[in-house]
Amino acid sequence: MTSDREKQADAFFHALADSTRRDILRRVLAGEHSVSALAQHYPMSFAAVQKHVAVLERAGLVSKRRSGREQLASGEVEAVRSVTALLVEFEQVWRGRVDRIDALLEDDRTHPTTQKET
Amino acid sequence: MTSDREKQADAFFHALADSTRRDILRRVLAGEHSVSALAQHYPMSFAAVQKHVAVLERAGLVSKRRSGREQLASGEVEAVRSVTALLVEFEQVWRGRVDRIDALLEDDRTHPTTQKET
DNA sequence: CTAACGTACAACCAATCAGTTGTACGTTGT
DNA sequence: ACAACGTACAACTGATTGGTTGTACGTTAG
Repeated sequence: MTSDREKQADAFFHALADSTRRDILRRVLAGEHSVSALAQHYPMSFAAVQKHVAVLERAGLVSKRRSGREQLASGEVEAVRSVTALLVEFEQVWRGRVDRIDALLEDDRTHPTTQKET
Repeated sequence: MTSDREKQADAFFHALADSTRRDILRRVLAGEHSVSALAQHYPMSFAAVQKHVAVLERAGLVSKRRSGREQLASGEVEAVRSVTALLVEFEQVWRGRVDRIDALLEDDRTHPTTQKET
């Protein structure tokens, strides 16, 4: 049944596995941009960029809000942080702390101490 | 010419974008395993697992050493850490430190101070 | 009103991917 | 010597990917 968490990780890493998408993510993390504004920076069609944004959005790394006829995309830094957290788990496995991993996850779910501070 | 760094990132994230490969990485981070030993854990052919290990190896996340007729794979925690570092850069972009990122990149090109230390 | 803009989405194509099977080759144990 | 083991690799298949073009639709400016 490939856990929900694993499917999330698939989406996260797949979305990040393309340099155009990573570049888009950087731009929208720095500030809101319309899809067509983003498209101007790349040597490909608007539709192609639109698809890249959609991939990032499905992964939860980017969110969009409508403003008139424009669709403004912005980066979700919390999502980026949760990918980082996934990698930190790998490092912890290396340390041999496999048992403590589960405890940490439970902890994170119950009281979010490592949360955003605007 | 899609910088070297970007191609590395592609390889890293692509390698991580598969739950079987992530599971293999966890196992080999915890300790050395032969390819066939790894293969026993998954509902797929030996050749398929071998390919997954090859993807991880090409990305630099796993290294192999030969021991008799066995090929022992182990996880490269430094590589995992450098992926984490990539993500931290994204978070820094979000913080508005766009200018410093470029400086860091230039820095990295000229005198590699943030390099691996075994 | 209407023309231009920003977006959405479908259809299509070439390339890559994840999986398979089959073959080949060095290593190990008896 | 030789059978079983662990590996490597090629060839093939179906699914997915990253890109294209074309069409359609709401929104904004003259």
